[in-house]
Amino acid sequence: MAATPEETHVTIADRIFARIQREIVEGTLKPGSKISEPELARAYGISRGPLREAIGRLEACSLVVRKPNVGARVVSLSAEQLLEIYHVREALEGMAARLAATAMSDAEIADLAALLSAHRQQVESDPSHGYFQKEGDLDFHYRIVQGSKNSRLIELLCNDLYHLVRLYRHQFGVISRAQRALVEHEHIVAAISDRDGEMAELLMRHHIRATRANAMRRIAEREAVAG
Amino acid sequence: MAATPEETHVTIADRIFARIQREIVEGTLKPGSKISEPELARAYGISRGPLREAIGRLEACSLVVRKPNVGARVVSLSAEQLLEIYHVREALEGMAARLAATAMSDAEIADLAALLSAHRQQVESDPSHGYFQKEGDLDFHYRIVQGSKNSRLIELLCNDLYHLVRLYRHQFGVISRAQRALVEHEHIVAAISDRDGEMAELLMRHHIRATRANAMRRIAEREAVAG
DNA sequence: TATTCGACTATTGTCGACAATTTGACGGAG
DNA sequence: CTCCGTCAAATTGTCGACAATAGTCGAATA
Repeated sequence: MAATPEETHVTIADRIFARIQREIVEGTLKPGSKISEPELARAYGISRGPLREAIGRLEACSLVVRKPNVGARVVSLSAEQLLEIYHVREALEGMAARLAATAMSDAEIADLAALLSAHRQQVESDPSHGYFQKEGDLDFHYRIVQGSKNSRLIELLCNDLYHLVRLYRHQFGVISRAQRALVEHEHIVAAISDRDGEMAELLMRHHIRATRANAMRRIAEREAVAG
Repeated sequence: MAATPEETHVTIADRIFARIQREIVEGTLKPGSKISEPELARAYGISRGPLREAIGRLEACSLVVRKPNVGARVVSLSAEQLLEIYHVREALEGMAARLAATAMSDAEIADLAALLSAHRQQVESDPSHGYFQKEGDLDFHYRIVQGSKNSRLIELLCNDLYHLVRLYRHQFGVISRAQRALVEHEHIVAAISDRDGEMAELLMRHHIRATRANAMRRIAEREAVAG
């Protein structure tokens, strides 16, 4: 699905926002680097007006931080903040799974199961490379959230937090819990198929907590090496 | 250089943002009404530049909705969206209560208990007026969230969602569950005092779910009368 | 030589004007 | 009388320029 939303007249600020967002998430604009308004305006061949609006939206997504009269920088991600995000994800995605268990249609659940099936094939065909979690994992979570049919949940997670998560992955590297994560995903889908919202929430929260614990260990190792 | 008494240099956009936010939340700017840029710019005696930035931030808080080439309107609040927000609050504030149980200091917990004590006195001295929930209730929830010490949770709830909730209250009226809500608050604080995060989360979620159910009944009555 | 003060430069914040688009109205045709 | 196309007014999106602030570099002095 190519991302070309052409419903209404797309404004320059929209294009620039999407572009910078992509460049931040993909690492072209590195964390901590300065966002110079004149420089970027010249580079993109636009004025500072739309650029400033785009930066404002980036700030709302927490992808950049801005200090008055100083400027904006690509967000630099501390381990503490990453762990905080996992707590938010645990709460929000747990609720999403609960709601999805009653809100998703049978067809959507079937689609989701098919996605997991593909993931499993990929893992079994290439066990060493370990579940190309770089997008596959987020794809799964993305669909659960969409399945909740709760527009605020969808916006919070899909439009804001997931971009941050992707940025973190580029900085900290993939978490690599391939097999276990896949199994947990399958259990969550099973609960949703059973229309068991309570169980779906419990499993999703357990899943995210496990991922968080894994990240914590990773960070501890990393800092042990660094220190 | 030594810490300025107030925040660092406050920009026009900051002032205008705070002002419009207050006017929306307090009902001076009514839901659904148009935000005319030239008109407001004239009224506030500023240019459209900072005003547009303020509107952008309002949009990020979901206090206004903006359509390209059409303009911005104060958000008009549907019953469905209100119920969606309660689901988000249940998830987020449940997590906040869980974290607060381990993150709050003894002094903070004592302060919180004192706040509730004052609330109880107020309720008992004036049982008819019913727990001036207009701010007292949010005050309680606000402190729990602050107590979680999770900056992202704090920002999501205190900077964004609670303003929306206050706006809803002005439109739909106060929920009026005074006595029961107060008792539930006291139970939550008791769990936090016991450092029982699991219990604090359960109680908070139950509390918010009950408030949500109450709102649902209110809305049903309201629509029954209207239809 | 180190330090502090002061001017300078570059960047951000703000402003007014121009261009593009939507909305509403007016008039004419069916 | 209704419907549709055209037009005009107003509003939003965009631009370039001006003003204010922060950080830097250099010079003068102890």
